[in-house]
Amino acid sequence: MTRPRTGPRRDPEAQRRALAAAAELLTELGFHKVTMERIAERSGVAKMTLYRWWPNKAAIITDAVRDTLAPSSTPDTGSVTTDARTQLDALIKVIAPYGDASVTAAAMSSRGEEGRADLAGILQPWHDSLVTILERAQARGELSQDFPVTVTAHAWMGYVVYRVVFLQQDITETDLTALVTAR
Amino acid sequence: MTRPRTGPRRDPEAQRRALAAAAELLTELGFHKVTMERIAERSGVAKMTLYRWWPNKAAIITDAVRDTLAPSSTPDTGSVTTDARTQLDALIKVIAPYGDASVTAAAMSSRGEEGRADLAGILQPWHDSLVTILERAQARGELSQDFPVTVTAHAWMGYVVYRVVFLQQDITETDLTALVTAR
DNA sequence: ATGACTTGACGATACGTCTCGTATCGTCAT
DNA sequence: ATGACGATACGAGACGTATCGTCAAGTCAT
Repeated sequence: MTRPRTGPRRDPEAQRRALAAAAELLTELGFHKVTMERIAERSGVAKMTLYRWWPNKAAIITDAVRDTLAPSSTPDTGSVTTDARTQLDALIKVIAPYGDASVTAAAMSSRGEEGRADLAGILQPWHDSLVTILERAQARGELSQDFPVTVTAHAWMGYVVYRVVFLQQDITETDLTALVTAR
Repeated sequence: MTRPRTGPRRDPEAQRRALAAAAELLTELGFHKVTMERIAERSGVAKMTLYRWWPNKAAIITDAVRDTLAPSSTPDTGSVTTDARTQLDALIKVIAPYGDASVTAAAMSSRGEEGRADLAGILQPWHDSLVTILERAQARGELSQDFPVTVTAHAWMGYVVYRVVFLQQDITETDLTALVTAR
């Protein structure tokens, strides 16, 4: 009955190609013009196979952008304004090409649908990174103990997301400096 | 050849019913489950007639929420923290039921798509209102002349939009107070 | 004034298209 | 022999278009 395990295994190379194709198409076309058929065509992976690995379109898109959207590290120069500006600058550069995808992924989450948690999850590391920067500044006395760390981190995240993703505006260095200086 | 103008006029009552139905369905179902057919059914206006008045779904949704989402006035108590908190509180209450619709509308506006719902346009009056509050404070000397008005207004807007629409979180009074106080 | 006429907005309905997601089947490497 | 893969057909839902008959609102002739 239970023969050990024979037959072919799933092909990780196909998965890699599918994710690469999804990420490419995403920056080229934007979320809503990326279709499962186009991903299949570009990657050479059959559409059916895509659905064998990911339950729906939101899932494969999320997987495709997760790596690219993760912060690489948290700067620690000893100056909160420098660190914050550096990190926010990195965030802007990273999400700008995917702004459309991010907001659309969020959109797919409407009313208890799954997918929203994905966006929050993807941006969470950036929020955490900003919190770390602020808490280090608190620890070394650069900020007071009752400084509103979480609110400030949310405001910074919100500023970037609002302008880049919602308003689709560029953010100048001057703006960014004013943002992290105005405390 | 050119007879002045005869025949029936467009029915503003039908338009009113269509917009009301769209707004209702939006809060009940969220953007992506509102269909033109459902709006037609609920309002008693034929789908074809909807397309005679609005070019696409985004347009009718935008029209439907524009009024509800507009700020009624700009508070002016003489205290920038009070005014800002009041106004941001009003913004939160207004967009919370439409959070889903807003983010979806934003999604539709990306990549020069035609089905573009003008989210930026709808939120602009709120931004302007915050700018007014800050400039009044500057005028009466409560804020310095080089205070970054626009950046602050964007950060406040971003904070609300990010938490309410993206993360779908509630915002406490404490958070709001910390936001407008931390300057 | 009155009654026939013309215009065009509306409702109903059938389509065409696109895309998601499912079902089925033969092939072929392990 | 197993089962992952590619190819293909298919069903469902939604957007947006096309077409047609109806009917009310004005217009014009008498």
